[in-house]
Amino acid sequence: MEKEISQAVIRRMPRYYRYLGELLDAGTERISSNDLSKRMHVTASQIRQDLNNFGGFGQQGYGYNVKFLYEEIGKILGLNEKHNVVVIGVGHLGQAIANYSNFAGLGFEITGLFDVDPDVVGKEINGVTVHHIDDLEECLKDRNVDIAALTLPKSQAEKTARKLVELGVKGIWNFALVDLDELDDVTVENVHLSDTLMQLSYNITKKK
Amino acid sequence: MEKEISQAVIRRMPRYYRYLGELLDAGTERISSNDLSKRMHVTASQIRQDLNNFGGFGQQGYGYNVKFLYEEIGKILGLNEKHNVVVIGVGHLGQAIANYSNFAGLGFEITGLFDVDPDVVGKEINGVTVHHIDDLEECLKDRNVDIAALTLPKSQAEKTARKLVELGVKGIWNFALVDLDELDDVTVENVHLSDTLMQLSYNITKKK
DNA sequence: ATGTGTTTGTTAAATGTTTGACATACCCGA
DNA sequence: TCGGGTATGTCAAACATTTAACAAACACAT
Repeated sequence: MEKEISQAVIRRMPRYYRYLGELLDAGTERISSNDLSKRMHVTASQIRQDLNNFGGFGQQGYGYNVKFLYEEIGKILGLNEKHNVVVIGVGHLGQAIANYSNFAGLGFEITGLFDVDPDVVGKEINGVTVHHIDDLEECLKDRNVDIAALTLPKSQAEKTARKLVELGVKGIWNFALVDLDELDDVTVENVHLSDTLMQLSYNITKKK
Repeated sequence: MEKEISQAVIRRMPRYYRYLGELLDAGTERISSNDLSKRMHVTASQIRQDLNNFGGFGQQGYGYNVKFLYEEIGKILGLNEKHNVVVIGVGHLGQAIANYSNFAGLGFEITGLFDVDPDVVGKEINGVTVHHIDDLEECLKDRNVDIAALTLPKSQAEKTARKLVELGVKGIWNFALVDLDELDDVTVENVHLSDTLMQLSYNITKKK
């Protein structure tokens, strides 16, 4: 078995991907770890070390080919394959996610919206109809949905997450204020917005 | 000068705060680092180490008083003071933030909404009227706004952020897809949702 | 009041991450 | 084709974080 790559590295990959995308758009053909380090405000050493976890993408005396590296990082992040995403809980945040067009460009397609609120069920958001959560099983059948965004009250998060796992969902993008790390057979990415706001609050307060 | 506390520790504090809040609601009076570690799935050693960065909140042979510890962590995170927050960019995500009632309970009050879109300006969201961004200076005057949530296209993020800093904003909660780390005189907390989605994608893909 | 058991605060070891250094490989101009 | 310059990949050192271990302090039952 290959050696595990640390999450510290993985957290940085999307950022590399973003900067390389911008370089690509600007028509830049090659970039050295040194130049990239200046743009990104990280050390060149870290960039080389990070990339080398996945293979030798560069060339001595030349640097990295922007297009090639961009695509390779895309593959590493699984962006070469399309991901079908369902959003569970169509409140304001759920709607924001359903409407966020950037995701489509990264290969994430919103293929289903679910809620319990009769005022919301039946509505169409960004071209996708909101279904009742009781229809989850039927709607997901043979649809190859691998990611679910959970934007619902915490009281219902775990129960719903379990059901999603049963239905074959591989990843949960969890916005509910509970930690779902103890679930088996699924990868959870917790996004606790209020936590980041509190971090900001701490860092402001500290400076005073 | 006191020794700097690492961001690794700070990132965990909101989670402690959340668990303690739940214990408090459940009427629990005291908790040991050992019991808490089992609930939170972290080591007891880490809990004690983390808390001791800020002072000795516990007592040997007893553990920690839940209410006291909850309040102390609140103070550490700056939640004892009220924070006025403005949201710049009232798209779907901006509206989601404006409507998210949890923040109020933590001492964050949305006191202003701003956008450039004439279809949005003048609308009222969750009791707050949307103003045109040109009125920013006038609206912020003497209002003691210390946090701005930036939910606007990346092209305008940096320019707007600079203006906000000029107007006295101390913290930027940045949802725009640019890194604003190079700004002076302000604390930035970048929240790149698509980055977390890509991390999730990586972790799913890896397991296959 | 005393002694046993509990649990902290703290030190030191273990582990993980980041940075610096440099040999090696390759580009590119002449 | 050759040689100086450039930039990678990698190794080891420096630094940071996490875990384990334990003495000191206190609670609580008797």
